[in-house]
Amino acid sequence: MSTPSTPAEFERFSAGPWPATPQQAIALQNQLRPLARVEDPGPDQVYTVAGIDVAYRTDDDVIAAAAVVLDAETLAPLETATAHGRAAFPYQPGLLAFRELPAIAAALEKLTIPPDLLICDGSGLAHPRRFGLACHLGVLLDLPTIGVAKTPVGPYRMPDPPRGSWTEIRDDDGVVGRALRTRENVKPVFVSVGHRTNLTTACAHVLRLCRHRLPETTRRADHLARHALANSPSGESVPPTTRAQP
DNA sequence: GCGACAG
DNA sequence: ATCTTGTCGC
Repeated sequence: MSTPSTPAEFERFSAGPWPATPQQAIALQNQLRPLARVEDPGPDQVYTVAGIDVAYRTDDDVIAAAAVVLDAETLAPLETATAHGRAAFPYQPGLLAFRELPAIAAALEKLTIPPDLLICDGSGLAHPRRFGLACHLGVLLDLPTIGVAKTPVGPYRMPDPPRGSWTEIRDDDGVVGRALRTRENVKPVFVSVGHRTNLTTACAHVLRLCRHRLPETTRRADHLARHALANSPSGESVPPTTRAQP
């Protein structure tokens, strides 16, 4: 999935240098936020769905990102790709994207099948500055994205037990996501829009992708990332990534 | 000052 | 994220 020409590639580079401090990272989020389209109709046809995830190693800061493409109809795997890297930022709540994004983008660029939709492991609008990983990836890659987080960003009411039940997740200014029950009586997932779709459509997609609690896209990407990390070149042979100051 | 805080 | 044993249920 090389994303050449077009606005997409342009925006990636116009986004400026990699932030060196959390303050710069926050400024960049605030700058990019208006570019996220969070009430779009969503893509007309979704034939292929991609998922991404990252696995970490604690001794060094080597990480592995995995991307998978599934047939949206059958959920059969069509293509996979991985990329090694190093955590590009110290983890801080609200700045996850800066930690994982370079490795994820590297994995996505190895795909040859262009996904019609990307499911992200983390949040989109449900974020302190309404610009989580899913928004960031969506804007930079010009791809419809959905954020599916395993833990909530703020307080939420527990949805009813049946699969498909949901409750709203709000911030001070309005609705930013839903706690969505993807399996009966199992802890919900936390869905928010990333880019070029809307919340109702996003939840419908997530529900279709869920055989278990988490979408098949992220489950497959999770397994693949772990596997890739286990077989990863250790330490010196992993390409360095620009790191930021704490 | 204290607790919360995607992965 | 990651470190971890057993356990309940389809």
